[in-house]
Amino acid sequence: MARLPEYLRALHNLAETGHETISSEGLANAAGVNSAKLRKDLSQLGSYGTRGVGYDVGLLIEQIEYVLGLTQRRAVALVGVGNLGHALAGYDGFASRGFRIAALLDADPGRVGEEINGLVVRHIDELPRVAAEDSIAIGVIATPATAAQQVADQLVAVGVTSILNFAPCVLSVPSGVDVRKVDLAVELQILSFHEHRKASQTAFPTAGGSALTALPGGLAVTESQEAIGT
Amino acid sequence: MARLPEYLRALHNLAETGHETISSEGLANAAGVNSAKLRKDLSQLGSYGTRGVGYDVGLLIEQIEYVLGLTQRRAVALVGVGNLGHALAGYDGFASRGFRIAALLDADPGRVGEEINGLVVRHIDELPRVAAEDSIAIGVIATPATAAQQVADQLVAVGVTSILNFAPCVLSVPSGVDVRKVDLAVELQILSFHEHRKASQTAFPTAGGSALTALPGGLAVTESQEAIGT
DNA sequence: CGCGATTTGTGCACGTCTTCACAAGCGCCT
DNA sequence: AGGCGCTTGTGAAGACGTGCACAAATCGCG
Repeated sequence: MARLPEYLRALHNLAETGHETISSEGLANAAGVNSAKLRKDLSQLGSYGTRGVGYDVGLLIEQIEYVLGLTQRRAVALVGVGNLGHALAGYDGFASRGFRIAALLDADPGRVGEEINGLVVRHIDELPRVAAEDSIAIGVIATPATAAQQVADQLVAVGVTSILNFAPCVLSVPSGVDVRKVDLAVELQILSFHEHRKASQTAFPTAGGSALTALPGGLAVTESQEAIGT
Repeated sequence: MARLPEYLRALHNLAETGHETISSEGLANAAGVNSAKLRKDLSQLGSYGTRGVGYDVGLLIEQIEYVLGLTQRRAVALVGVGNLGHALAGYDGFASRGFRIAALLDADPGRVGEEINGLVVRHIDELPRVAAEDSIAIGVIATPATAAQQVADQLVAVGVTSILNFAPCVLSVPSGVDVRKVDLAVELQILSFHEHRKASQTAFPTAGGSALTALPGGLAVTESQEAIGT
């Protein structure tokens, strides 16, 4: 399930705050999901809690990390050291959650040689050598859209079977290769859509945008991920 | 629907390459989805194609942009100008797709005053003033997780009703406020999960292949856990 | 030792999303 | 004008995910 990483993060938080066990209700709250859903996920995962008590935080972390394949620290190759690539290379959230950026690659000779966070940018043509040094299974594409497909092909050619694509384009890869896409502008556009919907539903704003109306719904601690009716 | 931005991107690509019309099959291909799904999405959207011909690219772009609320250029406030925030501030994909970063904010006085991409970083306490200058409806949180909730509260307080959260934590917001979350590490963990699954499905790569043994029916992932006490 | 409080695991029903398959409509060619 | 091929729009069926509600299980306490 795609929610396991979220559970894992919440569990790490709980572990740091000294919790030994956690109920499904509590964990579901911390992860922002329904408790029944969480229990179903965890049961399907094969991991066992104790009725009347809850889940052992440490044990559950181990279980989830095993299922996610985080017991081994995976090496990641990051291609494209532009604006976004730079940030990703310096993002400490990767290292702290089981990933090691093993190589930075770029096609621009002007960027080759630059050092970021202790890693030197190498030319994309060195990808085969890089892949031979470290066993790279995951590639991150942070190039412009025009270069993304070519980079993906090169990654696949050296044995990469999972790709995280930040370029705004669809990649075609052989079956057996997983691609996940993150498009930052798309996320904003989805929010814009909701904005537009909200604005259309209410009466026309007579003048300006005075945000005085305090929404009589109240301040419930609800996570909003509402569906989209027509 | 959350797929409209993807269609829109594909349509822009098609428009640039000179296409006047496009069939659902072709557009579905370019967007990486099923053609029936695409047709259903577009029909629900109310937009009309022409049977026997396809969809008018230009018209469809207009329609989708209207539905997404991109006819007006929305102002975005970006909070947290660290590693990731820096990249987001410099990301041209926002401007090119209908968004305008109206303000950069940070709590660290050491960062206030810095100029990025023609914008000066201001202190988070100036948020009310910033919101008054531009009508800000969307906020982007690129702060550490510890500060995210507080920032979210501040954003909501000044009338922001849509938040894009890059911090690895769940935000609780009043109903009526939409939150989308992007966690880069989570994406990698999902890929890692697939990697692990792929590695478990095949036989252990002992040497030289001989991966004929396909583990008849047995999903080796689950440990047998019976016979505990009693 | 037994009872009550608590919490997990899960059967079931429901709504949503996806996909197939096909009728209806449109343009082009003869 | 008429037929033919192509494409959209949509009904229906199936897969999937979600949430409720409750039985089973466990712990603590008297």
